[in-house]
Amino acid sequence: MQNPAMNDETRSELAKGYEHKEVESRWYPFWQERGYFHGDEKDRARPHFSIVLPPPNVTGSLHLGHALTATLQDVLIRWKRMSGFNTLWLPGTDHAGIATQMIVEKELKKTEKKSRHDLGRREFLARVWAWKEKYGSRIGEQHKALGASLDWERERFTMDEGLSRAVREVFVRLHEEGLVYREKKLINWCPECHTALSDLEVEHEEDHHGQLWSFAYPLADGSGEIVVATTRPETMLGDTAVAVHPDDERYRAMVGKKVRHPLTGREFPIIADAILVDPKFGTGAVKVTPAHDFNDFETGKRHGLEQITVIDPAGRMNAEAGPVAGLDRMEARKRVKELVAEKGLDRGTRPHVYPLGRCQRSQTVLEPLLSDQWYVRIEPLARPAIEAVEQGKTRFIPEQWTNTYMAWMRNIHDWCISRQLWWGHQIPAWYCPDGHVTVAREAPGACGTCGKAGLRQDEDVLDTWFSSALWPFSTMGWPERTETLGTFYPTSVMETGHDIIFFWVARMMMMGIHFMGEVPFRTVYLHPMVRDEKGQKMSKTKGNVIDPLEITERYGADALRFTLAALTAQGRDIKLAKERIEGYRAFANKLWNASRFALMNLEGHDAADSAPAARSPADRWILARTQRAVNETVAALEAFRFNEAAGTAYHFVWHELCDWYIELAKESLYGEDSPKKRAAQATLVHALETALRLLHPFMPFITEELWHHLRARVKADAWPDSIYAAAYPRPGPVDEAAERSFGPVIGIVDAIRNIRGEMNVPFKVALEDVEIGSLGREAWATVREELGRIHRLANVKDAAVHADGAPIEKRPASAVAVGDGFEVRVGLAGAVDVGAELARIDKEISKLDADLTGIQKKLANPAFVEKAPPEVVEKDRARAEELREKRGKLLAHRAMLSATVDSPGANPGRRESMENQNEQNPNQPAPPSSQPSQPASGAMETAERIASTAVEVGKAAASAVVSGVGELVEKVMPAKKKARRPAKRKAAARKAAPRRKAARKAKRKTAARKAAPRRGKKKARRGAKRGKKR
RNA sequence: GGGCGCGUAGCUCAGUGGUAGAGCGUCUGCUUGACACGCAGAAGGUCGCAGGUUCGAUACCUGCCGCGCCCACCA
Repeated sequence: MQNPAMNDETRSELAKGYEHKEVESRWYPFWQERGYFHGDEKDRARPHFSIVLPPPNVTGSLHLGHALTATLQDVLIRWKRMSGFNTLWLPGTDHAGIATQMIVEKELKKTEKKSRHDLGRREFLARVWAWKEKYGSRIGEQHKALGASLDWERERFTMDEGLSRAVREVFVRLHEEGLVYREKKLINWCPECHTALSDLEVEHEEDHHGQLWSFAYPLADGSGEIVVATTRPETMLGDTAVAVHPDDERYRAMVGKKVRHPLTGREFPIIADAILVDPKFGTGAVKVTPAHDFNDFETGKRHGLEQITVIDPAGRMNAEAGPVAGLDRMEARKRVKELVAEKGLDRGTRPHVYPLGRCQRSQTVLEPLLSDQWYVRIEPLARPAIEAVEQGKTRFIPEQWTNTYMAWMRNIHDWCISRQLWWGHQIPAWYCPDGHVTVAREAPGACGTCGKAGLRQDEDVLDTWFSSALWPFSTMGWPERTETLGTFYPTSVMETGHDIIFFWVARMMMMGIHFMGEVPFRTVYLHPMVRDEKGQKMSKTKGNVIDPLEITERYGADALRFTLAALTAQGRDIKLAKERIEGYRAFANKLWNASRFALMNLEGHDAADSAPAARSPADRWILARTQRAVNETVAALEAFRFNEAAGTAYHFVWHELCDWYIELAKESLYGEDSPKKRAAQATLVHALETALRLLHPFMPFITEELWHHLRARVKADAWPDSIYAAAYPRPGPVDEAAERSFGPVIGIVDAIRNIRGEMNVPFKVALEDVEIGSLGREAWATVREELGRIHRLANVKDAAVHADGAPIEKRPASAVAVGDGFEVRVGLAGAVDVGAELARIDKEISKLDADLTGIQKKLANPAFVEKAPPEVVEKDRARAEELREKRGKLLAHRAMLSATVDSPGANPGRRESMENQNEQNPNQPAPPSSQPSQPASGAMETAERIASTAVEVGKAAASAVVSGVGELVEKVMPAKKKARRPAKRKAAARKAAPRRKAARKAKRKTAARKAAPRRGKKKARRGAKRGKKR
C-alpha cells in the first residue's frame, strides 16, 4: 500500500486545522495490510505481551465502557509493541446466552408475533445465528474506528467449533473428576426467563418496602394456635412445619404437636430448630416451606420434612396449592390472605422492609424453586485460585480489589451452570430410557451405564460465563497444545471492568489454573465504570448510552481515546462530559499545529546532523524536559497510571514544547542560516518526533499522520515508515543542569509578562527601559546568551543586564519584580501608574509575608529544628533567606515609589501601612529613613536615600514579620479587592489566609518550572514508596 | 447485616507527612509570520466536620455527617 499521507493534496503543506475525519480514515487499513497487529506465535526470542479482549456480546453494540476497554488495552499493546515486545491482542465476541436469546425472542414477538416455542428449537437457533451474522460485524467496525490494534486473524466467538470443543472438554473432565454434578435442590428461578440462575445473576433490591403478614395455625388437637409471619403469604400452601426455638419457654409445650393447615387440611409438626429461629423476631415462630425458601430447605433437610412445591416454573400456583391453584403467585398472595381471614386466622399486616432478589436480566422477582440442575463443585477450584493471588502470581490493580476477590472466593457456593435456554452450549450429557446419565465429548451411541440405545441429550445449555471462563486459553486453541498457547499464555494483563470480577475474572482464574496449570494472567487491571455527566451508570433502560462512534465522528477517535485515558485514575468512576473531550480535541489540533510550524521552519535541516554542537541553553532545556516527560510517562504506564501518563505528555507538548520552546526557537529559526539555526531545527525535530512517539499509543491516528509528514520533510530515511514500528522513547538520565540554568530566562519572561498584564501594558508596546540584575555568574551568562529570546518573548527592545549580582538601579516610574536569582525593572516612563504599581508590589509583598510567616514560625519552633530531618530544616532556612531578600528588594522599590508620590494627600493609606509596619515591630528599631512622612526635599533625592536603606528595612521587617503580617497585609490590600469579597470577612482570625495561599501559588508557578529537578525527585520518591507497598 | 470507595477552586477531577494542582468555566488584554480548537495575564480553595498521632496533617488513625457501589437465604 502506498503511503496514504503522501498523496498530492497532503504532500505540500499541512492544513491549517486538524481534520480528524479525513486523517483517521486512512491509517487503519495501512496498519492492517502490513500485518502489524498480528502476534507471532513463532517468535519466542522477544518477551511476549498478550491481552485477550473481554468479548463483548455479539449482538450488542459497543458503548463507552467498551471504548475505555479498547483504549486502555490499545495503549498498553502499542506501548509494549513499540518497546520491543512480541505483542498479541486477541479479539472476539461472546454469545451471551440469556441476553441474546431475549433480544431475538423480543424481535420475533414484535415482527412475527411468535414465541420461540412456535418456531421450535432448531428454527429458533437458526434465527439467532442469522441475527449474529447480521449484527456481529458492528463491533469490529467500532473497534477499528477506535484504532484498536487487534489481531483480527485470531478473532474468536464463544460458540465457534473450537471453543465449543473446549467447553465440552472442560465439562467432561470436570465431570470425570467429580467436580461437575447434577442434583435436585433449590435454585433461584426466573419465572419470566424460565430458567435457573446462578447466585451472581440475582440482583438484591436492598430495601424493598413490602408487608409482613401474620396469621395463626390452629393446633390439630384444638388446644390453641401458633402465630407465624411471612412476606410471601402464597407459600403457606407449601408449609410442612412450624419451627420455634428450642429454648423458647413460650412454645416448649407445643413442640412435637401438630398444626392443621386451614386451607388444605394437611397436618404437620411444630419443630424446634435453633439455627432457623431467632426467638426475638416476630412471634418467635416460623412457618417452614422447604420447597420455596433457602433457609427452610436446609431446615427441612435437618428434620426430614416433606417438600411440597406449590408454584410452577411460570410463577403460577400448581395443583398442590388447593384453593388457589391456577392463580398467578401475586394474585394468590392476596387470595390466600382473604381465605385465611375468612377462617378468622388473620393476625394483622404491617409494613416491612427487606431485601428482595430480582433477575438481573428481566428484573422479575425471583422464585426459589426445587429442580434438577448441573453444578460445578467450586471449592476445590477456588482454593488454588486463592493461593495464586496470595502468592502474588496474579496481582490486582488497584490493589483494593484483592480483598473483594478473596472475600468472594473464600465464601463461594457451588456454581449452578445449567440454563433452561436454547442459545448456548448444549450440555454434553445424554439420558437413556432408564434415566442413566452419560457424559461425553461427542454424542454417544449407547448408554454408558446400561448400554441401551435411544439416548436423549440434555436440553439445557451452559451458563454463558462457563465458556467465558475458558477464554484466555480456549481462544488460543486449547485443548490442542498450540504454539500460540506456548508463546502467549499466560497473558500479561487482564484489563476489564470491576463489575465482572466475580462473573468472569474469578472464574477464569479457577479454570485457567485447573486446566493450564498456570494462572491465566499476571496482572488484573480493573478500570473504572464510565458514567454519564450526571454520574449515572449508562444503561439501555435509562437511555443514556452513548455510541462511541458518535463521539469519534464528532471529535475524533484520538480525542476520545485521550480523554478516556486522561480520566482513568485509579479508584474513581469516570464522569464523561463533552467539554472534556473538546479540550482534548483542541490538544490534537495543538499537536497538529506544532507540527505544522516545524514543517514550515525546517528549511536546510540536515537529518544526519542530529547532535549539533551549537545548541543553545533553550535547546538544551527542551531536550532535558523532553527526557523528563519520557521518563515520567513511561513510569506512569508501568504503574497503570493512565491519567498521569496522558497528563504528563499533554503538559509537555502544550505547555513546554509549544508555549515555551517553539516561541523560544523562533529567535533562531527565523534568522539566517547558521549553526544556531541548525541546532534549533534539530532540537525541534527531536522534541517533536519524541512527542509523537510518546503519544502514539494514546493518539494513534494523528501521530501516524504527522510522523509521515515529518519523516518526509526531514528526509529521515532511518526512521521506520510507520510510527507503529518505531521505538517507544526510552527513559534515561535528565540533564538537570540544563533545566536549572535555564530557569532565570523563564522567570524573567514571566516576570515581565506579569508586569505587563498587571500594569495593562499591551504586548505590542515594546518595552524600552528594562533592566535585569542580581544575577549570579552562571545565570548571567545564560541570560546574556538568551537575551534575544527574552526580548522576543516579552517584547523588550534592549534590556540592560548586570553581571555578578549587581542589583538593578532604583528608579521611579518603574515596575520591579524579584524572582529566585534575578530581579527585573521595567521602566514605564510616563506610562507608569504609580498607584497600580504600588498595589502590585503590595500584593507581592503580602504574598511573601504570608510565606515567610509560616516558615519563620516553623523555624522559631525548637521542636521543629530538633526533630525534623536536617535537610527539611535547611531547605526552610534557605527559603526564608530567599524570601527575606526578595522582600527587601521589593520594599526598597516600594519605598521609592511611595516617595515619588509622597506629596501631601497622596496614598495616605499606603503610607500608613509603612508606619504601621514599624509600629507592629517594637523590638526592631525603626531605621530612620524608613519614615516616609518626613518631608521630602525632592522626590528623587528622597527616593535614593530611602532605597539605600530600604534593603535593611526589608531584612528587619522580615525577621520580625511573624507578629505583624496579618495587619500589614490587611492594610495594604487594594481597596477594590476588599470590597469585592465582603462575605468572606466573617472569620476575622483567618483574615490573611486566602492571600497566603495565593502567595504560595504564585511562588510555585515560577519555582516549579525552574526547580524541575526537585519535582522530579519528589515523584521518584513517591514511586519508590508505591513500589514497596505492592 | 458485612465490605469497599468517595467528599479538594463555580463545575469535573488529579495529588501529597514539609511552598495546594489540572481541564473547563470566569475576568482583563491581544487578528504577535503554527494554532481564536489560539496567545499572554489574573481572580478563585478553613482540601466534609470533630478529635487523635506527629516538630509538622488536606494526606496517617478514630468517630461523625453526606454520597455512591458491592456482597448477603432473617421469617
